[in-house]
Amino acid sequence: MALAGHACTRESAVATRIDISPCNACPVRSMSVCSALEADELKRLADILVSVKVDAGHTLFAEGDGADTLFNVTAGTMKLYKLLPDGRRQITGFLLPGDFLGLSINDTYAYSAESVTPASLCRFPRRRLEGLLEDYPKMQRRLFAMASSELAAAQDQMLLLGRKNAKERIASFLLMLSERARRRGYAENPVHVPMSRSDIADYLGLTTETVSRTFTQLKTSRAISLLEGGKVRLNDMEILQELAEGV
Amino acid sequence: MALAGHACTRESAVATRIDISPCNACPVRSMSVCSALEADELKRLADILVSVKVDAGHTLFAEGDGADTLFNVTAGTMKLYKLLPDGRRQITGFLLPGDFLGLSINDTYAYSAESVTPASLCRFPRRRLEGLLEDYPKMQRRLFAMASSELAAAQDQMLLLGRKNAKERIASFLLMLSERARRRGYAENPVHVPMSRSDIADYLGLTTETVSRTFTQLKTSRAISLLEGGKVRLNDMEILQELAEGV
DNA sequence: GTCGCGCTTTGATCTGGATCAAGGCGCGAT
DNA sequence: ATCGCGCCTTGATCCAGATCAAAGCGCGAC
Repeated sequence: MALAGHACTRESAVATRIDISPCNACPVRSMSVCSALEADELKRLADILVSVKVDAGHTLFAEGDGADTLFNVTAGTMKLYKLLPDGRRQITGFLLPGDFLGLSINDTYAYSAESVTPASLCRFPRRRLEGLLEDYPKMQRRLFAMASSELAAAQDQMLLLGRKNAKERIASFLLMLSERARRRGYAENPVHVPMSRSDIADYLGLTTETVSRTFTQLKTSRAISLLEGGKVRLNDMEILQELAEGV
Repeated sequence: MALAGHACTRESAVATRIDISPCNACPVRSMSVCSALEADELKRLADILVSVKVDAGHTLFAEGDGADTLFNVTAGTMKLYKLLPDGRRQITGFLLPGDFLGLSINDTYAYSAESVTPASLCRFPRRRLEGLLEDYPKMQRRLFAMASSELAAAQDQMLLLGRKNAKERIASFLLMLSERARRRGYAENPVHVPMSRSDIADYLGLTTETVSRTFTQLKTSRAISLLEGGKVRLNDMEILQELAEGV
């Protein structure tokens, strides 16, 4: 299952070795794995990393692939997902610049990773990164902290998937995107929503039709405005917040 | 919200300071945070830990409480859950001996923790544990590994909550319990299912009625047998596995 | 330009699981 | 023994969201 039909565009990725300067210039260093490092440590990190650029819709790796690489998103949006044999899909997360992906318990990836928009990533060979982690406990702690906050997000998502209705899910989703944009210093309103209705549906456990109808409902009730270019203006944060919290 | 009506039985917990010998005798040491430690390191750990015993239905802490403690389950079953203001509940996990709880990103717990059965736990003051983690990177790595595998489990659960139907959820749940029992060296068939229908429902995003009906269906189709004492015999692993994987 | 294709929206209908309702059953308290 | 209370099961009905169907509407290829 895991490999079938997914690796098709893998080779199209542009991969170039880079020196330390891009690391220093990296716009997301402060929110990445490397945020914990000093200049000399950064140099050693730059030694092992490779920068990767991918088009929209590129499969970076598939569930079941050998997990020999860890990535850090530096630009664009990625999605992680799991599939059932009959094609049902659950997107387990959207990744923005600063987020990492590629952790695994055994030595295969537990999910597939695909770009939503054109994206750039830093690519760390797992082996060599592990050596680095041994030497730089700060970085180890940083990675641990990032995993912990992912775990907290996963628990929020379980609450959403298990107990919230469609309107509450959409409201939660929009507020989550807005909050994440804010914390990265991007425009938080209108929110940039680069993913398709179908991706949103598979993230929220709904169908595209229900996502579309719910957006329309929220628009009709003036809580949001749908702008062109995949932007959504949040007009009434209070109402959205109440919806999201399920009051 | 977070504190209301939850702390009622907190003080009934029996808490006694113990020396290192219980640590050496600890039946779950090999699968706990402390599995990475040598004898002398273990001694220092024993110095800061406190053993806690609780009755069934005891609230260990509530969402929003100050997160100054980390726990390791040594006996019994715990549940973690999140609530919506109107009372809807999502159980985000059941913990068995060896599992830990109490991680937090900011300094408050992101979920409530309650015992399902009478339970015992090791209690680590966060501050002092952090010091230990600095000195023993092995333990840090161990904790990281445990968090990673929790993250993987959370992603499986998102797939379940977002995309599986009732029968598939119940089958997945039973197999998960069986597998976890196996990995701990307990009886894996029949499986011990100590939690109520209502707990199962809130874990699987269903209602008690649907859980009950689905158990009955599986029983009628001979895939399982419901035994007394909260035991379930898995008669046809093949069918259950196919159901769980959504073939 | 305009053709074609994929994405989105909207409408009509269906259905799995929720909700509402009523016993049954086990067990601890009296 | 039996009362009462919390589960659990089963039945009847309902409904939010899925499914089926059919237009719009960009937008890139030619």
